[in-house]
Amino acid sequence: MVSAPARRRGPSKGDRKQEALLETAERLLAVKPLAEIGIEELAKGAGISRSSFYFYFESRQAMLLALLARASDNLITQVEGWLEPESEDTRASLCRSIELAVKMWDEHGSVLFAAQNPDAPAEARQFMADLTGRLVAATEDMINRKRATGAAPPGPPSAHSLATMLVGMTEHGISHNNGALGQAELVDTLSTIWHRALFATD
Amino acid sequence: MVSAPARRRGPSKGDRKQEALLETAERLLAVKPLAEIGIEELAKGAGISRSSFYFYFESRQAMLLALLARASDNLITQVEGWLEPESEDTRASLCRSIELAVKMWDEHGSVLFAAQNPDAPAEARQFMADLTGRLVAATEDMINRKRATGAAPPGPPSAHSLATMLVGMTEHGISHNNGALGQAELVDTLSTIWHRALFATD
DNA sequence: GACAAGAGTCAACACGGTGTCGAAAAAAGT
DNA sequence: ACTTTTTTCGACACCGTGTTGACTCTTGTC
Repeated sequence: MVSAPARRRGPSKGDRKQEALLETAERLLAVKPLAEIGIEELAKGAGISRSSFYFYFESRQAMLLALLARASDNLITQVEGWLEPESEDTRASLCRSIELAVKMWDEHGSVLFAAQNPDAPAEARQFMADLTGRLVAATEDMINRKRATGAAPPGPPSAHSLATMLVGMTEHGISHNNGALGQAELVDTLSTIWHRALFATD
Repeated sequence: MVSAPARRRGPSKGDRKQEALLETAERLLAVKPLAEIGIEELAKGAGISRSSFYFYFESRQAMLLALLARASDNLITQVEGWLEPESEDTRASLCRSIELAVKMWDEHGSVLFAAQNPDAPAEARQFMADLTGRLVAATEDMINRKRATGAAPPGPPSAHSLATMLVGMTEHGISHNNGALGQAELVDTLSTIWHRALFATD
């Protein structure tokens, strides 16, 4: 009776069903690749019929894009913090950044993994390329600053190629480490390699 | 007419058709992922009907396994040369090994790339895991030898985690470098990172 | 050079998953 | 209450896969 009428800003039924589909998808992606997930399965997980799925998404691929869009804000915010505060001790700063990358993967790994699958739609792969590109660009800037102050030796290798390989190693190391290495060892190994690659003179 | 009769070891017609299928597959894999290659397409490429394909292979996945088996000998031979001759100058030796990896990729890249796709059959992924495992093991041994002689500083990071990350970086760097970096720069960057990661003291 | 045996071929079929359509039910405004 | 818009779903068309069984072509043998 006291039901607050006020703003009817409740998400409509459709919004909730769409969200249920996305959550089901994310749950299933943690277990098997996108190509092995049937529309039926998705629909059942959200309590609707198979053909109703198409009311919400054009295809399985389109749903992946929606999943990426949903994660995007969070992801981009975190990427902005990547390597920024360089005032502090260098080694600890590297650890923090790599831990941030691990965290990003913990939160969105299954979606990101699906998006980098070779037969994901081009837009999804572009999204991943952009994300990686931001990381590389930030790393490149950091290297150039360190080199300018003499803290890091000059190239070759160029800041760009160094950044590309280190970011690639980090993404690969994190996403393909299936419990083989403990998280602490993983972070430690990666940050050691980063540190040596950036600051060691041969 | 001097056609040496001797051994009638000519590959039977079927053998030739099977080979034609494998070659068609390899050619197509260079262009698009396995999942996007239809049986029809493969069959047409070998000049047979779609249903004849199944005389040769149980499925597209089974054909991928045959493709791997075909590359396997060559691949394993090359892996055995990986990091072996450690007598010479360290830096040049690293370059040689990485160039070898680039060469392996040039020769078999499209098949290896398909085999590491998440929805490739488990056996294909196992093959890739084995191959990577061999590379990691060889690297690990090399690190341990260098550490034993004092040429490289002791861990942490452990030889194993270091080897895992470096090999991973190399595979990733090579397989995802789509002409972005020239081959010389790629090899140079990778070998610099290897060298610093292995021999630099922090 | 005829003839079996087996190697290779393919049209026709069954099946399973995708995506579309239009009619009907449910929800939301007025 | 009744109109509009949102949501649902059964029925259908379509496409690619994999199977079957009858056929033809090779290949070796006497």
